[in-house]
Amino acid sequence: MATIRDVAQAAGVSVATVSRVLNGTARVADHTRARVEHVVAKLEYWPHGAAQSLNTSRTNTLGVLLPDLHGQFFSEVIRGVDQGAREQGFQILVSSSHADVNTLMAGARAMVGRVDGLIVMAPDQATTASMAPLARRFPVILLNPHHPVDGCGTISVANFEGAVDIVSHLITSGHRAIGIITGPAGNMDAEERLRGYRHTLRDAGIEPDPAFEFAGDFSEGSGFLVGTNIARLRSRPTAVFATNDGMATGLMSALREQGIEVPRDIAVVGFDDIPIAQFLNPGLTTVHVDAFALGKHAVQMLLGTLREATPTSPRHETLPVTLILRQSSRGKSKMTPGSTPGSRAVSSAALPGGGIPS
Amino acid sequence: MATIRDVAQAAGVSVATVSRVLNGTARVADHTRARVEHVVAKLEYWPHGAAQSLNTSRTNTLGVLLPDLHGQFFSEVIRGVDQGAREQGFQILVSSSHADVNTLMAGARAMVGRVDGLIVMAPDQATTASMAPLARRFPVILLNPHHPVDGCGTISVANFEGAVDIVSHLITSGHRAIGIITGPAGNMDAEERLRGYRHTLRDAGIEPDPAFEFAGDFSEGSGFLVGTNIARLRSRPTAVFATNDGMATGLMSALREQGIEVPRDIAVVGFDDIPIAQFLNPGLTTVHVDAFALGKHAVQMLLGTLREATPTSPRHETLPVTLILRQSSRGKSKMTPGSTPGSRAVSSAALPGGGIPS
DNA sequence: TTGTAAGCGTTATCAG
DNA sequence: CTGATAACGCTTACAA
Repeated sequence: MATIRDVAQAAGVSVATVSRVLNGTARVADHTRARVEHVVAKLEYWPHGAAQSLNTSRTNTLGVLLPDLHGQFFSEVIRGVDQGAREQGFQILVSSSHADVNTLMAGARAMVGRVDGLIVMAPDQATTASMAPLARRFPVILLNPHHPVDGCGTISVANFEGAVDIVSHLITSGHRAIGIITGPAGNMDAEERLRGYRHTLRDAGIEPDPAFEFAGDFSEGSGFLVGTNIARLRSRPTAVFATNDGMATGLMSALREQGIEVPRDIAVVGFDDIPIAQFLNPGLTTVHVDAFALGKHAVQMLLGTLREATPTSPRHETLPVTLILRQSSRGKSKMTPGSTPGSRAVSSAALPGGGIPS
Repeated sequence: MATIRDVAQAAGVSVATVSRVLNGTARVADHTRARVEHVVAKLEYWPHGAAQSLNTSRTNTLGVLLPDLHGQFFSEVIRGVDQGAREQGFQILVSSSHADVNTLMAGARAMVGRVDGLIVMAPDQATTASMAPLARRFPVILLNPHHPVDGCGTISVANFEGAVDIVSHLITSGHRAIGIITGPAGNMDAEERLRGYRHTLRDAGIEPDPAFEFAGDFSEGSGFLVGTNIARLRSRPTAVFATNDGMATGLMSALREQGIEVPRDIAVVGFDDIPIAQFLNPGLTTVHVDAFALGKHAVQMLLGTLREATPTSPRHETLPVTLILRQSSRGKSKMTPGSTPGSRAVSSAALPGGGIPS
């Protein structure tokens, strides 16, 4: 392919001049510029990105390290990152499916010299712990970390608060035998949601019953399995908090199959508010997490630290969540007719550290 | 940060030796190697990617250009690409949300020198037409293009065949008044599915009724809207083919709200078989498109052309699809009890040009 | 087995 | 306004 030298030669100028025309970095005589531009077009010359960033030590690229692209939640996060990046003229280098520290670090190493900063969602606590070397090399924004890491900006989801909100809602609705489907062991979101659940029960004078804490792994299938098991129970909970919407979906599917009607026989609530949640039957009461905003905001924070000359201490923010009431936690009631299925946003969760400005 | 020179200096060797140790590209005395490795670890030296690819002219990165990351379908494609790439030691540089030719080309230009090849899903026909300059610069695999492009490998989804299968299924089930919700104008998948629908009706001696071709845009909301409208119709179709699952979901939600029962009053079928489809109520009859496989296979094809010394003529393949029968198109029937909701794969669509080997 | 040095394609600093 | 030329950090002949 044509290089800048080919262009220079064909236009009868030096490479410096071509570079100046391309980047508008200094005055160039009109006729020279015209000649250069003509040759650039004719030769279909496109500058070589690696060479550019070797020199300028800027890549206009953001690295994204995710545990897994699976599920609507992560895909929304990444969509937010992509859009936020593109608005600022950045691209994103993605590396996902990091089960453990080693693969994550391998992904990160391959990004040295290719990205200006990193957005990382660490899968587990051990991984979070080994973020320090990364942070020495790049500006890093951590999504939902287990604990703060020196030198990393942080955005966390208000998991605890959301769980408190939704379990409180169940209690207020008269439920006392409330079950939960937990998420994968070691998963931060899962742990915080479980903690919020237990906290709220105790707060209401209900001692959490281990027999009502069903193990799940955030997959639809695991929710389905739990539903089948619950149907066989001698004494069932009257409400179940599935700690994500995927499991809630599977759960409702299984219950229906077993002839148990939601919400009449058992109320079901979820977490995340994936797009499909409002179209389920019955509509799923859940906690809205704006994954898109999470990703987009991470980009803004990262670009902020990239641009500031004197690095201020990294920021820590919390993404607020919203309780969404739908039919799956109600007594049998008729929806109000309208152009979209009824959903009612009820309360915004507490935002320690200040919520994220939209 | 430490460069290879720092390492060389600290280890008392030349940069060439360090490079050899790092890449295992030539014999190095054991004690030298040990000393170098020690320094590399101590200095936390990680090689600079841009510099490496500048002189090897290999980046170990694949570029991905998508119209939009929205929806489960695209996120599955990208997940397949990511996984396929990672298995071969490649990363992916993503650029999405390309509404038009210009933004897509801008994304592509920014990838010069940063990627070894490109996987592109062109949003519309005009964009497909301008793929030629790209193909001169990189190896390119086109996903679901409107028409073949010189020098580009191609993977297409068997949209037409899938539509034929599912509409035939409706006809076989006794339906004759069959409606369709179309997709966005200019969208290739949408057009092919519509074509398959009309073709199948005519084949069965039914003249397609324009009044039964409802306009949608692949969003849940548009399906919902059509559902509301259908409910108001004096003479309704007895079955509706929503050309993607998102619209089918919205449609079913609206019908239920209007007191129309699926499948008793109206049968509903979709296309794509997104993960949630089996958990809807009733389970959604649809055409399974393995988006993950589509992405993964694109990577294999791309890496194939990257590796072959003498470029053979690019390949054109078709991704077969599968009809999935669930409850939304059945008479009221009981599901067979089991550990997951019943789904029955019925037939594989015709695969012109040979299907994709799993 | 190791070192020297010539690039890879740009940008940026100097002179002119 | 324009042209040489020295980096940028690395790999790879070519020598030793």
